[in-house]
Amino acid sequence: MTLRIYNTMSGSKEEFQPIEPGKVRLYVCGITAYDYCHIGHARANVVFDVIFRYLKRLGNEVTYVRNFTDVDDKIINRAKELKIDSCELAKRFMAAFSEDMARLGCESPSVEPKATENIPQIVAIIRTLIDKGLAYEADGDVYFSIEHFPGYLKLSKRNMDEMVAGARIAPGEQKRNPMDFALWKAAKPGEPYWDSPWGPGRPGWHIECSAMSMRYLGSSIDIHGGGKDLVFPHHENEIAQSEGATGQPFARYWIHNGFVNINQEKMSKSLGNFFTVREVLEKYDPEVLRFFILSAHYRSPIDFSDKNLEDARHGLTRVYEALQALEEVLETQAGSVIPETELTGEDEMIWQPAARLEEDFRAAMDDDFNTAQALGHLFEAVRVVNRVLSDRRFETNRHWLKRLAAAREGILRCGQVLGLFQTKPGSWLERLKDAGLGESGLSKEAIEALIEERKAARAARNFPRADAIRDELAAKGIILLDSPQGTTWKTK
RNA sequence: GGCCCCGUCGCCAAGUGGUAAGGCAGAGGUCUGCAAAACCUCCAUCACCCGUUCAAAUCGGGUCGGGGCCUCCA
Repeated sequence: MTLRIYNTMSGSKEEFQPIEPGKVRLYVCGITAYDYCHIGHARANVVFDVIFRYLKRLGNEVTYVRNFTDVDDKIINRAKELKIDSCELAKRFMAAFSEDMARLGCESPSVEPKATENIPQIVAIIRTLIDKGLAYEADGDVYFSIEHFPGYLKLSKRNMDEMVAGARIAPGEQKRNPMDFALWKAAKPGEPYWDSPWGPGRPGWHIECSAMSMRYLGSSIDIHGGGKDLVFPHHENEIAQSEGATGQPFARYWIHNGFVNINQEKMSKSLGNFFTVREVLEKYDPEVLRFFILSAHYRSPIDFSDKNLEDARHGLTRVYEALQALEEVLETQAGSVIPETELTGEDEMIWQPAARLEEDFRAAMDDDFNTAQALGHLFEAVRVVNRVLSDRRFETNRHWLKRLAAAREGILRCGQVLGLFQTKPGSWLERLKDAGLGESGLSKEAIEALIEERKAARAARNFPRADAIRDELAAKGIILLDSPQGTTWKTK
């Protein structure tokens, strides 16, 4: 089995072969730090977090670089509005981003470089480009000359004539060709600047990624990723700059994730219909959001809505409840003395989906990181586990306990790649309960008191009263669960 | 206008030539004083049309519908 990845450059799935076997160089475009990140950022970063984890699971040594853009027009403008230092502003939102990503269960990349800490590297590349005749200086600005780079538009597959016809030169720009783009921007009064051979200024929009990718990963890397919207012009320009400067292929595989829609419409800053990760996490458990993101293939659009998030919560709960039941049985049965016999052929058939889980999971992930299908396999395994758990056949044949323990391991191992199911089931379920409690307007104490009252009513066989209590709580979203050990509750 | 993507059960979502995974919701059953959970059973022929093929949701052509990029954006 080999990993196949959809490469935007070729427009098809290709077998993944890193430049150096066993090592993967991965670069993903990070955020511009001028605002809290939204669920589109959440999706992109969760998707690449899973890719990072899976590549490691496959035995690769992965260097994952994700940059921060900490100097840029948007940052400068926002800082001006807020009357604070642009550097401070960037720092604040970089910290917020890291917090959000941690809550979403994303691992830290190997390196998280900042544009402002790579100015010498940026200047060096620009200088090379000028020397090679691929860039020119004009009034303190430096522009990349696209007509001298033959491969331009090979990633986005656009038509140059059409593009040129539609392009405009903004006031104050000194471009020779409307499609040329800035590598270096001269500083206006009051703007942050760095000294350069062309005078004080700051890097253009795309050059930082070329510089940081080359600095940390070398001139050719394996995977370069980002959102679909970065294909043009950002990634196209990165290719032009990088390959123009080094003469080497910049990246072998280009991976782009799809958008998050709100009510079937693209979520975007300009439309103003975006939710920040923070807002969403006030209402939903971070793992629910993560599960929701992974329930679709990374290239498909996903539609964000309360209904979809609630469905995701129910699905995730199903897994955690199975995991908890599994844990309980495994603990209580650990010391019991029961016979152990081989499973029959029929038993093996029943057990199949669980036995094959890791193999199926891998096949799904190998197929362009198909997390939706991988989750399907996980649920198949969960059903088998529940089945074995409910008919209690493990009480007569110890062999089943071993199988259950193995299934638990398998589910957790797969979950680890997805960054799911890693919380202790009991505490996750408890957390969910606490969150649901907020909506009911009830306190734990009030619920416990009603449970006590109902217990007494039941003991007196006053079932009408007992049922009235059940109904009353149910109306507020609290569900009572009777068991031989007593009554517990959970939220709907 | 150019380039690109999508249309699969009530909702979400896999499947991209060999006869439709999974989740949520729903119906019936087992369990329960009643419930819940869980389990069992049931629940789609893949927008439409025309082709290619022994065989198509999957390939080609067309129609209708939806969306994206081309300007900052994950």
